[in-house]
Formats: sequence, C-alpha cells, structure tokens
Amino acid sequence: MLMKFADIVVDITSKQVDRPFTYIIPEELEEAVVPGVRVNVPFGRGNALRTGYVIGLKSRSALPEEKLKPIDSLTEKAVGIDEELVSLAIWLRYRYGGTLYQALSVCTMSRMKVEARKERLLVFTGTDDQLRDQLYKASLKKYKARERLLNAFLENRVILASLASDRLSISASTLKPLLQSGLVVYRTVDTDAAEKGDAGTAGGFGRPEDAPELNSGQKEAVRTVLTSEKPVSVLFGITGSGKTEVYLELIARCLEAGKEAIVLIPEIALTYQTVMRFYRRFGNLISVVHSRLSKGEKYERFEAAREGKIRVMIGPRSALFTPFKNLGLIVIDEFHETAYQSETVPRYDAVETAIKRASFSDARVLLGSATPPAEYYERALRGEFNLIRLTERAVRGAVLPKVQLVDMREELKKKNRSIFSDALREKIREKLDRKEQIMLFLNRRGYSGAVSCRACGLPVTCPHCSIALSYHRNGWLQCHICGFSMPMVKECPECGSGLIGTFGIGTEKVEEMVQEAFPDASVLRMDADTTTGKNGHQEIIRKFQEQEADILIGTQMIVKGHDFKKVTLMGILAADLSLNVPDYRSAERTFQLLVQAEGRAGRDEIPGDCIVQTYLPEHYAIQAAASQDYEGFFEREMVFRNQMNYPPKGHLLSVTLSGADRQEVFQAVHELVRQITAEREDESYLGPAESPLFKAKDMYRYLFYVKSRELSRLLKVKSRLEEIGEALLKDSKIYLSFDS
DNA sequence: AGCACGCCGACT
DNA sequence: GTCGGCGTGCTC
Repeated sequence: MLMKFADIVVDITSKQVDRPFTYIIPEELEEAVVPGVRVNVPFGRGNALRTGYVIGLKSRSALPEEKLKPIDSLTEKAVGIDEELVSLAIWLRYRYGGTLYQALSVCTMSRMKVEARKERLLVFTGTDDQLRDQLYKASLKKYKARERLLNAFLENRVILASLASDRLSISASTLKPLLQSGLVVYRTVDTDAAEKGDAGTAGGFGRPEDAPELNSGQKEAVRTVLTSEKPVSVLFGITGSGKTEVYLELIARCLEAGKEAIVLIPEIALTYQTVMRFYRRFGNLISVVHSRLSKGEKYERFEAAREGKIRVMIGPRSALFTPFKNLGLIVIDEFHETAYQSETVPRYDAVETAIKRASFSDARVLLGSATPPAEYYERALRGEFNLIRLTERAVRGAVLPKVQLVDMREELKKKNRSIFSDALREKIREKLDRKEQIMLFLNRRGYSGAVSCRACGLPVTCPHCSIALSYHRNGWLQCHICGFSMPMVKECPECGSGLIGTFGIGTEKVEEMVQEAFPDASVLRMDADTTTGKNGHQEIIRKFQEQEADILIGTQMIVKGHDFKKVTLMGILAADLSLNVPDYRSAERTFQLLVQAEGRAGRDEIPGDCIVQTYLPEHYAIQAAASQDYEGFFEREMVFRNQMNYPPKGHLLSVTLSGADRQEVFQAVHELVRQITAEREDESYLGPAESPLFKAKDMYRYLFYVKSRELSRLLKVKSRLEEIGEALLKDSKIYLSFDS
C-alpha cells in the first residue's frame, strides 16, 4: 500500500501540541521518510520550519488532504532513531508522563551532534624491561601518579587517555616526561579499522582475552538465560559469586549469534577496573558512555553502535537507548540501585524500560543483584522471571565477613555515650596495630528530622502510615504521607523514656571523634562536602586504595562499587538511620545498604570483620542484614508490603505540585485532589501533605499519593491528572510531577 | 511555543 | 480614523 502520509511529532515542549500531526510525504522523499527519521516541516500560521520526528506512516488521512502540508525536507543530519526506539518512546510517555517529544528526546542522541572529539589512546612503546625499569625508578622517587600509570601499562600496553585522566587521575604534567622520552605516545582510535574486523591492531587493545572456565553454577546460569522461554532472568548472587563472568559469557554468546548487547552499570561503579575487564575480553567491539563525556562524544559512540562498529555498549541508564539494530541481551548489574531511576522528565525506571525494550527485539534481560528488590524477587518466585542463584564463591579464598551486631542501648546503659561501642573501639585499635585498613560508614540517609528514642530505639511513627514522623522546626511532628501531625513528644510513646531526640551526627563530627580517640591514625573523610572538586571522589578513593590513610569515613558513596582490598574492618555506626526515611522501601534500602557495606570488608583473602551498631537490633532488616540472610528478609518484608498494600501487592503513584508561592501550591494541590477524588472512587488517596523535600530551590512542594491494585488504573489516573492539571495550572507557574 | 486574529483605548 | 496593547485560540 502506498504510504502517502506521515504522523509527525513536532519539536515543541507543550502539552497543547503533544500529539502527532499528519503531513503529506512528497514523492522525492518517499524512500527516506520512515518512522524515527527527523524532518523539517512547516508548522503553524507562519509556516515556520520546525523539526519533528516521524512516528508512523499511513495510506489514508482522517483530515481532508487540502488541509495537510507537505514535509519540507530531511534534517541536515537525517539521523533518526530506529522504529523500535520510537515505540519505546511512545511507551515511555504512556508509562511515565511528560510529552512525546521529551520521551523521543531521551531515546535519541541525534540532537547532540557537533563537537565530536576523537578518542585518544596512550601506548607504551618500550620493552618489558624498560617498563619495569621505569616503574622501579618511579617508585624510588615516589612518583605516585607515574607509578599508577606504569602499573596500568603493565596490565595492558594501551590505555584510553580519558580513562587515564578520569580514573587514574593522571595529569598532563605526569605525562609530559614520559611523552618526551618517547616511551609513551598518543594514538587516535581508528574506528574504521574495527569495521574490518581488525580488532588486534586497530584500537590496540590487544588480543581479546580467552574466556575463563566457568564453575557449574555459572554455566547453569548461562544455560538458563539462553534457553528459557522466559526472556527475563533475575541473577541472585552475593558479592564475589562471579556474576561478572556470567555477564561476559552471555555477551560472548550474544555476539556469536550476531546480536548486540547493552550492559548497564550504576555510574558510581563504572570504574577503571570494571571497564578494563570488558575491554580485555571484547577488545574494541565495546564502547563506554558515562556522564563525563561531552555530548559530541556520546553522540559519536551511539552512531558507532548504529553503524555496527561497536557491538557492546556499557554505561549508566542512558546507555539503554543505544541504537542497536539487532539487540540480543541487556544486562543490568546491581539492578536494585536507585541510580536506575531517572530524576528528570520522563522519570523512567531503567529496569522496567529495559524489559520493555527487550520485548521489541526478542532480547534477553539479565538482572543481577545480591539484594534484589522484593517486587522482582516475588515476580521471579511466581514464575514470571527465571530465578538464578549463584551460591558458590567464585573468588578463591574470599570469605564472608564476620558480622557482629552491637546494641547501642546497652552501651548507653554502660554510660558509653560516644559514637563508638566498646567492641568497635577495640576492633579499630586491633586493626590499626596490625596496619590494616578500616572503613567507618555513617548511614546518614534520611537522618533529617527523624525522631527516635535512645532507650528503646524506636522511631516515633505515624499512627496511620507506619513510617517515622519528622520533626519540624515549629515543634511539631508530622507525617509526610498522610499529613498527620502532633506536637513533639517529651517522652517516648513506647517506653516512656525521656531520652528522645533527633539524630544529627555528621561525618565531620565522626572524623573529629576518631582523631580524638585514635590520634595515631590517619583519617580520610568522604561525603558530599569533601568531594567538591571534579576529581574529589576519585582522589580520595585513590589515596585510600594506596593506603595513604588508615581509616576512611563516609556516607553511602564509600560502600558503592569500590574495591578496597586491604580493608578488614567495616564499622557501621548507626545502621537504623535509613529506616526512618519516610518511604515504604526504607527497610529494603537499609537492608541493601548494610549487605553492601558488609561486603566491603575482608576481600582479598584476609577475613574481614564487620561491626553493625544499632539502636534497633531486633528490626528484621537489621537482623537479616547481620546474618546476610536475603530470604529471611524477603519473607518479613512481604508480610509488611501485603499488610500495607504496598508493591507488589498494590501500586503507588506519588503526585507532586511545586511552585514558588507556598499558599498557591497548597490551594492548588487541594483543588487537584478534590477534583480527582470527585470523579474516581476506585482508587485510594493519601494526603495531600508537604513533600519530604518541602522546599527545594525556592520551590515549595506538596504531594499526595494514589494507591491501586492495578497499575493500568493508576496510569489512567495519571493521564487524567495531567489533563486536570493542565487546565488548573495553565497560568499559575505551578508544576505537576509524578513518581512511583 | 509562536503567531495571527481581534476587540479595546490613545495618538498623528 | 488607525496604530498597537496583549488576551484567546489554533497549529496537520
């Protein structure tokens, strides 16, 4: 059939024009106009040319032809996104809101042209002896940076220049003498050579490494993913169980079958080591995107994927939209991480979106984690996904740390009011004397405002919502979910003790106290404050890795994705703080965080110790984390979720209104709730209340929740809310956003 | 988002 | 009379 017409979404971010418009396809463009292509079209009364995406073709038009205009031309670089990604964009808008154009934009990098920079490589040209000689001299003169670089060359003679500067913090001044001596030279990547299949010399990554032998569990995992009729598999494996080998093998199989693979990794875990591991196995069939790349560089890498020059893309959530033509596999590592949820419109969840994308091209999805989210584990148990367990420790000699739970209420009874329990203090001393490294993790997430009792350990909770109330400066306690409030209590509602208060220990305070208690120890601190510079993180991590300090103190970021081989003690100062976050996932997040933290101690064949200090040792999340018992945690968590109709039993949608005028937002949110509840009664509504982040960037935020058994219903409520919101807020500068 | 149309007041 | 304020509504 002759496709004379095209549906086109135009480049305007406004709900009013967020729909396809029909255009006539001129004869000369018949071949070129296919879904996904970007075109220029005359739009509006002035017939100004605008760009738009072709999202579909049709042979007839609902409107009379004389009302239609013809497509003007293809955009200069007529790089469209593929049909598959257009379908994904349509689904993204349906699932997460926003406009079609915004959804199409996250699915494509074609707007990010120009300023493409060639990737440069550093190549060591000398002999093995010369390299060893250089290394020896560098170590004599204590040229730390040069040593790092040379050590990297020891592993592989070719290094990506960007990796050297980003991940090894090698500066130009370090490089200069080496370049002058001629032992190290720059070379640019010849991407065309990769096309010829000349991987050995082109990128110069050396011969792809041979596949290591997999153990029986790993082989079984690979077999299940490849042969099961279910496309999605959850790979449940503890740290060191060898998940990465499974990923590598599956990617290899995928490539053999002539298909491409995407690997998602949380940004923070995209370290030099991880990336090099993939490079070593697959040479320059692989490409990496990360947030530090310029838009031009990202664009170039996505184009290389479209053209088939690279066949494995590794990166954070945005790598999901790599325009592969024949996608065979998506791997998501540590898929429980919150980094997989986008914070900007459309606020998509990369795990859900990956499953959707895979369904278009019959690809397999592998979700790996040591602590899978309860929803996914439950769906796997129900048979919706494959459930693969890796139980053997693949890493030789690696043992789980010995975890000791310390009840801080007992310390209080012993008149120990410091932040260190006696047990932790002794262990720190012991490790210091043995010149081993220590990490102290302050789980500060959500400490703001949570009020708890130091005698019985219980946070003061809302009678309607089973979450902690937050303390407000006006002296009241408030629930962020239902808006319930009551005056600040003087004594604990549970035990009557007067030892009640808000938590307010920061990492700075901890640092101070460590210095005081252990004056001989050298201490590093890592949190949002100390990592101001671009390479702040990297620098601290590097120093600690090279054992320039004995103790590292920090928040979340120290437990995620970094390997510190000489750490034999992990002290978790206040494990329960994150339990007080007003979010139904707070127990799960706490469990995940603790298990992850525990996993940081005692790798590399030295058995580790972990001390978990808590005011709430009987809480199931803490108990289960201390014994590294995922299943035990899961069972208890499901009881809680079912009781409260939380996911997976029911679905939750949070609706936030934000605006500069507090009163206006307040009125608007009440009006919105009034209107939606008047027309829909099948769902339950909670709120409105002040958002946990009530004031952000001078904007006041109110939210309410919608609960429903059916996700589809919730999505209908959402589109209806968008409509009502549009009418209600159109000239008020109040913004509506959704979250699940 | 733009841009035209339109229905009011104050100007050469 | 007509120039121009910006409120309203439409765009294939």
